[in-house]
Amino acid sequence: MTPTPCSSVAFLIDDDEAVRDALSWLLRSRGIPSRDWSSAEAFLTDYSPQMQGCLVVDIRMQGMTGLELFDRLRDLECRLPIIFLTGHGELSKAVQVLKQGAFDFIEKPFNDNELADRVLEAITWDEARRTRGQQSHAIHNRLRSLTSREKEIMARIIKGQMNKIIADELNIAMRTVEAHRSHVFEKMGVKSAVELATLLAENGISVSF
Amino acid sequence: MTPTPCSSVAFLIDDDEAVRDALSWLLRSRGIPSRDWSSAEAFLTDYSPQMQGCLVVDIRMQGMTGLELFDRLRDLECRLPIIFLTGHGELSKAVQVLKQGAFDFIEKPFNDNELADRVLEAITWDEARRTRGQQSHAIHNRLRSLTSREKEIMARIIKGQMNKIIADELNIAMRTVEAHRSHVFEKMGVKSAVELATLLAENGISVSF
DNA sequence: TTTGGAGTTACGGTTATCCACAATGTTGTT
DNA sequence: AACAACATTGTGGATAACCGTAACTCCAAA
Repeated sequence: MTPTPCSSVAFLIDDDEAVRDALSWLLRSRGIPSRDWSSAEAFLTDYSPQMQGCLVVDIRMQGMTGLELFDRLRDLECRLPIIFLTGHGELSKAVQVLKQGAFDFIEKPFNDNELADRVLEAITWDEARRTRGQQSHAIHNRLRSLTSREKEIMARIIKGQMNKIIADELNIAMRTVEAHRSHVFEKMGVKSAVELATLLAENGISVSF
Repeated sequence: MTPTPCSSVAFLIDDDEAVRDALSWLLRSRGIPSRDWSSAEAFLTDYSPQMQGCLVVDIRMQGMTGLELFDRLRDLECRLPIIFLTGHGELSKAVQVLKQGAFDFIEKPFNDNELADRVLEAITWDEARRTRGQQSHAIHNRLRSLTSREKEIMARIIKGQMNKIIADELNIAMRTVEAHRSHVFEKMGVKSAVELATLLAENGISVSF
């Protein structure tokens, strides 16, 4: 495994202090920094979208359960990978949360090596997700800088329509389409329609304007 | 739920005849056709890639277990969705197979409605997958019809390179590039480089030639 | 009222694409 | 040897893309 960057942290949430301590110790011994909270509520008050790394959450806690926390974080559009811990072998819940996108589900008592590996996997996954997100974010920023007319012309360009056709359909001069087209390329940071189409398709963006 | 097309079938694999009968009856009452086998081995001898629908497999059977069947089907590149049944609440196995791509994991005794719904979901998913697969297959057929030189030119086209540049880099006449380019468009069924780039990117195809 | 962004358009020109028709050389198969 | 597929190139022309420069209008914010 690669050494963990200091920017990624394991966020531990469990109402059993002994478990938190054991986890902290385990992860520290692997070079993984961690922070811990004794309840989902406490974590939520501290939560910020800047946090990066992964969550390790006991599914059964006083007050808000791990499942409820999961839902709440989804509402906040939090995409941090979550590893659930359970001491009760609740299979149906495991299946449910995994299908909803939880990263992993581990029974207590857990194997130390396995847990640490999962945490590392989750952190790695989160970093990859974050990188993808930045790419996508940059593109969306560029898209937002387009005027609505430019977006409309762009949508037609990537459908393969020629300037002449676009001009006819929008009842404007071809030269105008050319001007918009040029602006679109400049703002989107590409040099051709091909590059533009590839950029958008690779990021799953369909322009409807 | 939409009525189940007769082409999709639930394939039931369980060494307990009573379970098979109960499942068959349940599914038939919902209009879902099914076939059943008493062992993974028996299913494998009958298996064909033409089968469409979903599998419902008891995880613990005499001889080959459900998990082993899962692996075996993966080797055969079978993409049928699999719903596992278990009577023993084996959480760690549930987590494992779900992360490997199993469709669902249901504890016995199961709720009839729930199981039938899952089977329908799985069948629907399989049909969608099959549709996507056909699209992708058609594109790959077209890609295979390209000569290696044409693939090389195509790779450069979708990078946004101009004919002139391509000609220079390959030390051939521009006219030759034009000829290849024209063939590529014709064989791939598109009318412009933009359509080609979109087609490939949307299907996650990166051309390296 | 002034300023500025957005949308629009024209002129004149360069470059690139696309195409029909025609042809040559190479390679591998039958 | 004969044939087919492939890669190659040419001529000449129609069509489209691209660009710099320069306006004009509309509209909203300062």
